[in-house]
Amino acid sequence: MKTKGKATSFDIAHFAGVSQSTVSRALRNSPLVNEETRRKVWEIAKKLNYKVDKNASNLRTQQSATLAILLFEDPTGDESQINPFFLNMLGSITRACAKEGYDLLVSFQSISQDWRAEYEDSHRADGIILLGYGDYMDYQSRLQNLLAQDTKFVCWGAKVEGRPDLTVSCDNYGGGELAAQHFISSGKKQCVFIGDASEHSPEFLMRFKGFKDTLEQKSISLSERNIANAISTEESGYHATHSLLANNVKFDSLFAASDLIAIGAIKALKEAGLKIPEDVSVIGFDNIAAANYITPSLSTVQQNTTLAGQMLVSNLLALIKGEQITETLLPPKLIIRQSTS
Amino acid sequence: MKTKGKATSFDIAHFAGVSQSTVSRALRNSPLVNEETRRKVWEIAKKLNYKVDKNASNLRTQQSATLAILLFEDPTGDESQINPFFLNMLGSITRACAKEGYDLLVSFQSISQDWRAEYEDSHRADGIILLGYGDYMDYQSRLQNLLAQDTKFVCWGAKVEGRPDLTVSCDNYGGGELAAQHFISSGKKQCVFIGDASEHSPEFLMRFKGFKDTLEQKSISLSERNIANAISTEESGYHATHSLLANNVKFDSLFAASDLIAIGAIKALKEAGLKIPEDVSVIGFDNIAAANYITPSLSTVQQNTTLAGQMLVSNLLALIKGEQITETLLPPKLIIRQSTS
DNA sequence: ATGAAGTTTGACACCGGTGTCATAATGTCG
DNA sequence: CGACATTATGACACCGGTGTCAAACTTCAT
Repeated sequence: MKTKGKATSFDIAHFAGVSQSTVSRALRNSPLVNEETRRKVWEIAKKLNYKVDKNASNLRTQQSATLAILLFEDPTGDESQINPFFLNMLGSITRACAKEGYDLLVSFQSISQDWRAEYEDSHRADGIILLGYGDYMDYQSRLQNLLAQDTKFVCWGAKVEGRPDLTVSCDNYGGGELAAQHFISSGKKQCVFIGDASEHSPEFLMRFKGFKDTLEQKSISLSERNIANAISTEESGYHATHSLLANNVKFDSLFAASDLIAIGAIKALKEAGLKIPEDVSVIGFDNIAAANYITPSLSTVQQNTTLAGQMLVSNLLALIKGEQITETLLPPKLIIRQSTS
Repeated sequence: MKTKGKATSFDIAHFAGVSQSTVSRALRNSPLVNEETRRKVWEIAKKLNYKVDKNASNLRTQQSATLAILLFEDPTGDESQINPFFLNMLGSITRACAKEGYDLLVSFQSISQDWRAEYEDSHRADGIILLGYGDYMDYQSRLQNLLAQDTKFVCWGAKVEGRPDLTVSCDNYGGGELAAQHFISSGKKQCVFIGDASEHSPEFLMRFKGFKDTLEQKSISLSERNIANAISTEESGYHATHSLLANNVKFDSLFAASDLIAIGAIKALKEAGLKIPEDVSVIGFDNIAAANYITPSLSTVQQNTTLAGQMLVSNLLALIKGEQITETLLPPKLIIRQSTS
């Protein structure tokens, strides 16, 4: 009964006394095949524990029912920790793929290194999802490259020059607005922003702009002194806040471009003997799990990762099918916890 | 220059004026091919942005340079949250795969549902990594099934009946010992355990046994009343602790089978007005990120996820190569934070 | 010059499916 | 009953590589 190695459709054909073509059709429930033959074929297939060889099948059909995700790590050389926000995204993308019947190839890429998006070229995947806070200097030109090669891909967060329709992102500008509005309505007057307000981090820049513009509408200015640079790590947030305090910058409210930064900031504030939220209100961005666990718990702008994953996948699939897709902006939501109130 | 669709080795052969066979050899740096021809082929390949079609290649060679990971979710129906410990494992496994030149297919499986491990059968992957706190009733029989089909796989944490060599796990028993020793050396007398101390959760059971045995050596007994059932979620830990308190069980130290449980427990203890660690010391298991963020920060038994990922991958690769592998037990490490001291 | 050994190359079968086309079997209708 | 549509099946080319084998061409020693 059990042949050596894996069973092939020829084995089934042999046992069923039909041709291999018929087996192939029967297994894919083609209407061309007789009901009884179909049942017999299925039965034998099950008995032999037969599974279609995806390589052969994909080779013939020229598609893979697989998507690839390239996860760009934060520019820290830090070996152990991955931004939990992206892990959440990874989880929701995996789920979305499963729902659509696609497999998912995962790959981590160091931004600094030469990254390879050859999954599609090599027919491993039908399309690619790019995920990461990018440092876009070199990145942008590579995206152009992908476009030129007609590779199907969608990006999280990062705008693609000239092709905004390939982007799924949270409304970062709107998120910045929410933070500012909350500070304004609680009577805060002296705000600071911590993050990278440059083109290197498009998302951070948008958050900053939404924050700043809204404040300025209420005549609250955000001077250079009130902006501290940080990348998305706890240490970086800690140091940035530390230097603000060291420079004697006065502030009653702090908006961090990400939760990790905010967590570092809170640590620095506590160490300086400042009370949160009495002395300083703090708002982060992402709503990672830790935001709920720290003391005080962190108010933050939540990104809907479940929806984001679904949109990335469905947009990519539409793109693969050749459909037009439009840029997707997901609404952010302010979660109020103890760090403001 | 640019042909329609992706370039094939025939295209290169045509431009280089050699046969397709030679192109194939040249691209794989076979010593059989002349140095000059090789350079010419590579040059043209680069110009055409040629990438080997993995489907064709895998079909012929009957291997995929890909591993698959099946991530079993916790038995909560909870849509949004994935146990952060497993996400960490996922990250380290991804890195380990990349280091070995393998791709990784990720798939989430609900334990309750019929899970499919057909990645190897369908030649999508050369081997499979199973990851999850399992409910092993049905699980075990399926593992036997995989064994019978000669599928290459390794498991995290779950012992495979009769084949312990397929397991990579933390020394859970030793971890339980560490927790008990720490309580003993800080003079605790009344301990409780929260988790699932049954065969349904082998890891939890081992943690429990190590804990209990060590306590009993010092004549500290752990009666039925001092054990509360919980699955690995915050809510479950919260409720379990709540019911201990409601039952008037007296204790000065609490060992939770996972950090999530411990976090729930701490919440319940705080609500009951108990001080940590003065009234009750708490130790968790896993060292997830949140353990460091909560107040008080959580002492916990750390599992080395980086090493675990590497071992899972290297063991699986050895298994695929047909080598003998032995069960791997990773040493746990007690991290002391504010919740004990 | 000639046979042996070494180097480089091309022809061709093969991996295991899928899709097209021809053919056989059965049914329908004027 | 013959023409024709319908249904079910088999033969075969094909996807794009890899591996084997034989052949062509060098090089070198005899």
